[in-house]
Amino acid sequence: MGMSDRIEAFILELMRQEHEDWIQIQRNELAELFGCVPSQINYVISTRFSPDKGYIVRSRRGGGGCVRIKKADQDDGLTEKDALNSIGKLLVNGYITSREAAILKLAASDAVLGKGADGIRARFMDKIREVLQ
Amino acid sequence: MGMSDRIEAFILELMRQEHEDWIQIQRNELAELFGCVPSQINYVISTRFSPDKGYIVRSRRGGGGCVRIKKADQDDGLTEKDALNSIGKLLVNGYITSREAAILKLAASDAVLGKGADGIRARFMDKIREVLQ
DNA sequence: TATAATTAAAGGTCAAAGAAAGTCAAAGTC
DNA sequence: GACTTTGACTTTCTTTGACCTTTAATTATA
Repeated sequence: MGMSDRIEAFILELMRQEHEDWIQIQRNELAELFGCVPSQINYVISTRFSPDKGYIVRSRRGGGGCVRIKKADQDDGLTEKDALNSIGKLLVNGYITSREAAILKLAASDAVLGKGADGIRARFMDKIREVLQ
Repeated sequence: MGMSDRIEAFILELMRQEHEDWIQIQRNELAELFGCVPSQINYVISTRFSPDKGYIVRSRRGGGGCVRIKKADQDDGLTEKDALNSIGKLLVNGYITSREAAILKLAASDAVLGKGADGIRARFMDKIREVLQ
């Protein structure tokens, strides 16, 4: 388990413990804690907490600056269009076969899901993404 | 008993001992342990732990990289009936909502999958189960 | 006392170096 | 002839560091 994985785990643990929406860290402080260079924190954030993976990141520079991370609100839901788009990305990036993509598209369709589709879809795609790393 | 056989045996033994789903190795480390060239590990994996033989392999390159191997739950495919049964269990055990179950049932149906359904279904259910731990 | 200028304290970017794992074909064994 | 072993080369992911930008805090000035 490399440095980046440990930092990721640390942040995830923070999220589990914090009951606030946003968790907040200080880049330099965290780098110090893990004995790494500050930009490694950026690396972890961009590879593990990307919008792609369902996270929203905000930061502020200057004195008392910080980085805040939040799991994208799943209550917002996901439209059919957005879901199809996501599935398309999974396909072109080789995470799934075209057959699997077809299954997911169907499973994520309004036709199947009916009322409340957006919420279900968001949870569904979230889980699918987890599976595929 | 050649090198590859001994490496295979070693990995199988790991699987017997580990109670986790996935066993995890480091290619270079293992090669060192057996005094062989790293690519021999790939050879063993591709000949003895292929999807064909019912294994799923994931790996990551770069610092702290690793190879993870897991025995697929169903290697011979899954009939529609068995899939519905599995989904039913996930539902009564509270791993999924009834709505999610409906999606899965549909996604796993012969009607959707057509030819080769059993194999697809096995992979699909395997992944779903991974998601839900 | 406001306000402008300066300084210091964050965080951001990017590219190079390093660390795994993957590929493929040639050579070796049985 | 099929299966193994080996090694040179490739690809991917991680770590590091030098340099950049933004903003809060502080100090100087009108």
